[in-house]
Amino acid sequence: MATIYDVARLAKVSAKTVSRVLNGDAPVGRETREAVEAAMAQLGYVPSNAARMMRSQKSGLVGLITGAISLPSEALQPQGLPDLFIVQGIQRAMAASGMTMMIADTGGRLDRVPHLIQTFLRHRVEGLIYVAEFHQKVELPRVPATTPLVLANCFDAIGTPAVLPDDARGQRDLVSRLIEAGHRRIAYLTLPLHMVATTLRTAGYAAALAQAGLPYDPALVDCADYEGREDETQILWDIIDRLLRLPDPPTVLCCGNDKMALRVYGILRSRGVKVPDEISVAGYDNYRVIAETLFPPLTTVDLSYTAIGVRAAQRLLAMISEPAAAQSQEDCDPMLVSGPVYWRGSVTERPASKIANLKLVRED
Amino acid sequence: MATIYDVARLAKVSAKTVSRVLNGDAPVGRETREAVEAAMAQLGYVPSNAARMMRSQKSGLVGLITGAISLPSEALQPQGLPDLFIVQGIQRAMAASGMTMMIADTGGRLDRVPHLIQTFLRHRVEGLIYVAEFHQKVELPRVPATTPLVLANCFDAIGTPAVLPDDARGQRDLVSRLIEAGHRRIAYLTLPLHMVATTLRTAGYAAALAQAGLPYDPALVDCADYEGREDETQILWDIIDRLLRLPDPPTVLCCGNDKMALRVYGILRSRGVKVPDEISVAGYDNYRVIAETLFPPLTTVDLSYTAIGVRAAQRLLAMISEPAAAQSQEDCDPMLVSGPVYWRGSVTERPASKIANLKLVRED
DNA sequence: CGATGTCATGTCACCGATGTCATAGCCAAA
DNA sequence: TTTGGCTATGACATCGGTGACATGACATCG
Repeated sequence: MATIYDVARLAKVSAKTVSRVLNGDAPVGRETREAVEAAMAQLGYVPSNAARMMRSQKSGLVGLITGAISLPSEALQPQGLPDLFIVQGIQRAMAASGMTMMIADTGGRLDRVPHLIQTFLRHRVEGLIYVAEFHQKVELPRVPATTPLVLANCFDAIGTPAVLPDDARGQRDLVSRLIEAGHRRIAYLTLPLHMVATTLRTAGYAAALAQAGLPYDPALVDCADYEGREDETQILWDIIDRLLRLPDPPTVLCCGNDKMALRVYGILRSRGVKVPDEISVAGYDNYRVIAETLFPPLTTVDLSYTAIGVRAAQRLLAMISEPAAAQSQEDCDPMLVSGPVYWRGSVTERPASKIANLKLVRED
Repeated sequence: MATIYDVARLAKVSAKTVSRVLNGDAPVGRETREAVEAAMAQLGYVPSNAARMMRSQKSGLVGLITGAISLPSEALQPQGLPDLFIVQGIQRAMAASGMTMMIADTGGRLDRVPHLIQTFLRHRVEGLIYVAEFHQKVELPRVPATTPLVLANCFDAIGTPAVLPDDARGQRDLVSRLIEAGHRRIAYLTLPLHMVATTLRTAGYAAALAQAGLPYDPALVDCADYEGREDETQILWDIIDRLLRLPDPPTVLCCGNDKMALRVYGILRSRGVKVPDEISVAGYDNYRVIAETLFPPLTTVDLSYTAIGVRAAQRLLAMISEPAAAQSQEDCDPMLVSGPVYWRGSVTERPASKIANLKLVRED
């Protein structure tokens, strides 16, 4: 591969002049420039980033570590493949700022992380992002303080800058919107209880009810925790069966995610219950392949993983460009990202209930 | 960041000796080694790949270009996000061979590809992979002959090594299996006609029928091409309506992909047609979030995008390690990857038809 | 008219590793 | 004892760029 010296020789100038043409950092005569450009084209010259990097001490690289890319083939994670959307967002923001991304994955094994970080450090990445496959707490090996690190979709105990989905707000917005639409008996089928998202979203669910002055009925909340169990559909079936037999059954089922909602559609239809005429269904994630393709389309909360990725990237870029930034308190808090509620055909608007609502107000 | 000289000074040896400890390429005295290792640990020394690369001329990098990562936000591609699975496969194979991956995406704009390639070449990647979002023909800018290139999920006119899904075989296997299960009237709802996959799969469908001695009935094949149209569900609805009213209606609907099957489930159930009791449904892709979550679970063909990625990576690695490999004819042909049929509850086995089949044989 | 500034270009050292070659000590074979 | 081979180590050049500095030719200014 041709070097800057080859170009210089061919163009009959010094290597330094070729460098100037490349970087445009000092004036170069018109004829000289043209000669150099011709020589570069003729030789198919491509400058070496490695050599450039040695002097400038800037790599223009950022490292991305994720479990997203390669998972132990049989492990189906709870939520589909959200982390890939985060990667997408990161990539978008990085490309816009001229950074090149190196990517590696844990293959599901956290013990490989130190080695991956090591590899990136050898390449002198200017920053690192760790992407988790679902909202969780993590514990990463220490990285040199000189290399900024941002966590996406996860957080740790030592206050590493993080970007997280605002689960509480998302669920609250959805439930508030359901209440607005006239629903009063709102069932909530949660994801596994140990998940961070479950805690936050349940809080959001409760907050929305409280705000509307509606009671929190434990009979309407159940964990559809099928993790690791074979009979996922059966569990859901039983829960739905129980809910439908309540003396005052729910008019809407809020599902822990869109995938669960997909399952719920099947169950309801097998039982001859029509969506949304006889019961409404809502999801979470706005996993578009599901939410938009289902019939009727699914009302859900946009989790906006892409936005999480973009924000994480921006946060990292800020840390890279002003290392001095003494992490204002704000910077140290995790940044919360929330998406809008997507209102689609799976939920009825119930004017009837609105009348009931009005009545209540009058009685008040 | 500490350099090899800092380590050498601290350990009171020459830089070269530190290098020897690092690479283990020449004998080093026990005490010396320990002193060097202590110094490295104390300084948190991480060798610079850039410097190493300048001498060795080996980067240990491969570049991956895809439209997968960031898509024009509103463009929903036909098949979900298959290309991300390909990336997953590539990453898995690359990590196994010690290569580090750099990743970039076109953001849906092919005209950016030359620039991305240029960036990778500056980093002296040892190979490039281009991943397409669906099986298609592409035209990429020339890359230097010294940098091997592999196409994944696409091919070009000039015989660049490629790895492709074996669409014809996948569809044929599925249809053959349906015939084995007793189905004789097999409807096929295709993806848009201009897609490479559609042509190949339709051929596979026809081949399976021919092999079984069944007639090809054009009334059973229709393009559910909803690309760019708003009323996707309506189009499907109309097609299904027509099929169900045929004098001799199909007993199974083969869908162009799992997403279409998801839609078909909704339509059939809205019409009160039970799956699979009254009609069977099959998909394509084995998009697990859909295929395994649907109720009943969907019979489909595994497109094995991951395997395509792994093969593409292996092919590239082979080209890197033996550049001399004069691309045997075999090497120049696109490599076809096929996955198995996943037989699930959405298709009935129909012994009744088997009897009919036997009768035919006796009459023969 | 000399002092100063700007343009256009070149020289040389240096970034951080590693390859080549040299050297010194030691032990065994000739 | 000499020679050769092996171990352990260092000096120095080199990879391909860029930063610091120098230089010569003009133009501008007081």
